[in-house]
Amino acid sequence: MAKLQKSIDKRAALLKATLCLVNSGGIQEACMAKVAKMADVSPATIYLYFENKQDMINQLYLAVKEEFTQSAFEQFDLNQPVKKSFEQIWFNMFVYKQSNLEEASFLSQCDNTPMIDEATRQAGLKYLQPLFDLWAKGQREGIIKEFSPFLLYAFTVYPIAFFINMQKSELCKVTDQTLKEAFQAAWDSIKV
Amino acid sequence: MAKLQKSIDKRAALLKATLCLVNSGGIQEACMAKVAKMADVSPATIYLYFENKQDMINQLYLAVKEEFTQSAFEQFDLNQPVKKSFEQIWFNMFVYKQSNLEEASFLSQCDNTPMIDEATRQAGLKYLQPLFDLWAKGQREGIIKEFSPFLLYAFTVYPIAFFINMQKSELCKVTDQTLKEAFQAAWDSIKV
Amino acid sequence: MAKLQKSIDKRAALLKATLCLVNSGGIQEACMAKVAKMADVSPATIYLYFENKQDMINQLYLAVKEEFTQSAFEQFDLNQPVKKSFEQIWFNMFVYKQSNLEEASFLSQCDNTPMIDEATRQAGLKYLQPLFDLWAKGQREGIIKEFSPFLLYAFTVYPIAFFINMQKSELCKVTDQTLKEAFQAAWDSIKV
Amino acid sequence: MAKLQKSIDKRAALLKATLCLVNSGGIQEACMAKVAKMADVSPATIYLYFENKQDMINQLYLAVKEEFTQSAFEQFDLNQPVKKSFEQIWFNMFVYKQSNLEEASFLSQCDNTPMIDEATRQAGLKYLQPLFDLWAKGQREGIIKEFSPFLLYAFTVYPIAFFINMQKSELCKVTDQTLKEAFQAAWDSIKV
DNA sequence: TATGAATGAGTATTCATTCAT
DNA sequence: AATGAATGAATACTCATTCAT
Repeated sequence: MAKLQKSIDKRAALLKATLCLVNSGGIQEACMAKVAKMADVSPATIYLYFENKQDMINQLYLAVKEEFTQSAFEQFDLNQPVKKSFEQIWFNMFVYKQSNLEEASFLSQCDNTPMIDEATRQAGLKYLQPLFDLWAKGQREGIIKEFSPFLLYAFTVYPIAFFINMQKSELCKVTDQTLKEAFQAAWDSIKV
Repeated sequence: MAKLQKSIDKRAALLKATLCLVNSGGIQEACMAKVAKMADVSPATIYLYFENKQDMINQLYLAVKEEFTQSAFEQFDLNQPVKKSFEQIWFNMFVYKQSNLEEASFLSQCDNTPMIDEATRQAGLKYLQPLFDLWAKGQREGIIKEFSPFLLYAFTVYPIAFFINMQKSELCKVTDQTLKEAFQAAWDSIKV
Repeated sequence: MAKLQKSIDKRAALLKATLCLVNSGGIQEACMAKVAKMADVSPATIYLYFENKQDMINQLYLAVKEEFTQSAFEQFDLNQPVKKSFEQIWFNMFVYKQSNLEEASFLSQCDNTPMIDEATRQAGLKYLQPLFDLWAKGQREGIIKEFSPFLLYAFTVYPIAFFINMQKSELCKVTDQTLKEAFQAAWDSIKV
Repeated sequence: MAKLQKSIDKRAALLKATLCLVNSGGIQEACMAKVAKMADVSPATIYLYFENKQDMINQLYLAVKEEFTQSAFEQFDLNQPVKKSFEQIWFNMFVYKQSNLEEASFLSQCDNTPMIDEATRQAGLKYLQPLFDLWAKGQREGIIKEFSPFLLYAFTVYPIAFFINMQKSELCKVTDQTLKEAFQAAWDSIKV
């Protein structure tokens, strides 16, 4: 049991280290030696947990994506009104990214980079199914525009990443006010 | 004269090669040897045109950003109604990205990656000034929501990149219909 | 134990290879690839033992300097008469250089070249302390001229290098006779 | 005439630049591009004046050696007493090196480095003939020890370089007093 | 005579991965 | 399971030299 836990910890430490390094300098900054050192492990050990670097990145992507969506769909209840549900998810997403800047930044890189296998990318999309289902429900109720879910995603969730990046450059601070405004823009763009 | 032209051509060929390689495999795929070979030039020649790799990437970024915004603001006339102007710019942007997938993909990587110097990134922002001015005018006229221009950008322009990326994965085809829908979403998100 | 020994051997082989190459064609002949090949090791392996080329050269310098001075001060006994002691040290130095032409030639390069860090050079000087102490004693006894130890060094030890170099060009052979003469010149220059 | 002068000037500028660069960072610092830039000339132009880099270094060596010895034998009169003559030459040499630190440092590098062709090195030796003749005269007169001229050189002239180098490290200042002392050491080492 | 542009071969250094222990 | 040492191939960059003008 203790042994298993130690294994899990090491894997987690490796993923965390990779996240941190990719974040600070892109994928080329995350060389195996640095990842190993940061995780307090020998470089050779990495290969006990992952097939190779690409595999490690892929697994990291899925892990973060899963954590992100789990957080997004926390307390999600399909019986609530669509707007209410959407609002909750949207804010959950925002709060997650705001509180987990590293993870947010990493996801943003992955989504705009040939860093991740196409297959893995597709797998990541699946986590969003509940949101797509919600939109479908909203469309049936005539509340949400009859657009492709990708389009809806592009105008509601994707913009969140832009903010998070903006804050890094200190060009733009997110306050309660801007947060409300952002949600309003998101909702206006897809509501009927 | 012929010499100067040859120089300009070589520089352009190098930038094009870099664009292509970064696009296909991220910054690490664009190694100097490959860039040189693709531009049909010796690796040493690169350093006649650029200080180093980072400088080459930065210059490429600025060049593409400039071409993109020039295309976006073509025939831009501040005397037209705000919505009309915005529509024109938005469609110009979309068409540019749709017709220049390589450039679009590259810009998307740059905007979400520590690939570009912060200073260069800021310089790139300046090209958007006319759009920011237009929004300011729209706000004075009570047509556009009183949000930060970055927020407006996040919900109107930034989502375009998502589409372009989507198409690559063939999950989503852009038709005239979806294009209209996308613009509607963009406009709805920021109009009062 | 075997592992440690192997490590020590490799480091020694690298230093020896560097010595040999620097000697034959200056620092630029000692490129990492050649050093590696001569030490029968991969270029990457060098960096397990040394931080970089400069560090390798510095460490080589200190190692050789230490070996040289250890050989010089072998059986050194401060209780013997000053001249006797000096004679012993001087001959030890000569014999060392004569029997270790590679090392001698290398030290001579280092002492007249911006090849070595200033800090390392200073560190190398410390090894000569016993000789400086001996001279101080001789000065207190009124046997040695009251000159700066650097001056004494310049006229007694430094000239040895000139011979060694001369022999390489075959302009000058060192016999027992010339050896005696050389020591006489050295002693005459500093004795009261 | 003006053209010839311009040519001479360029050659001199190239030699001066090489001297300066070799001096500051060894032969590898003196790359053709830097030499050219420092001499305000195109890299290609260097090859109009010198066959290649080695040839340029060789010619520089001979030029400096010639200037040095010309300065050393200035006002040299074989009819003066041997000691007087030697003193004059020795001080001339010292003053030259003290006043031309760049040249001194360069010669010191050349004399202890495989930087210079063996043939060129031998050619450089010829410039010292008057000094060797003086010593021969002194030996005939029973004033100078019957040693090989190389040995005499090693203990009188060669040590000068050590001082000049010492001063650079600021470990040792040369005053009128030390200068006198140094000459005394030199003379004592070779006088009968 | 003089050059700026061009380059092939080379330089120090790094990296993902493997292997003996 | 875990590792430190080892490495071949690659990486960004440099350099002495050439050539068309």
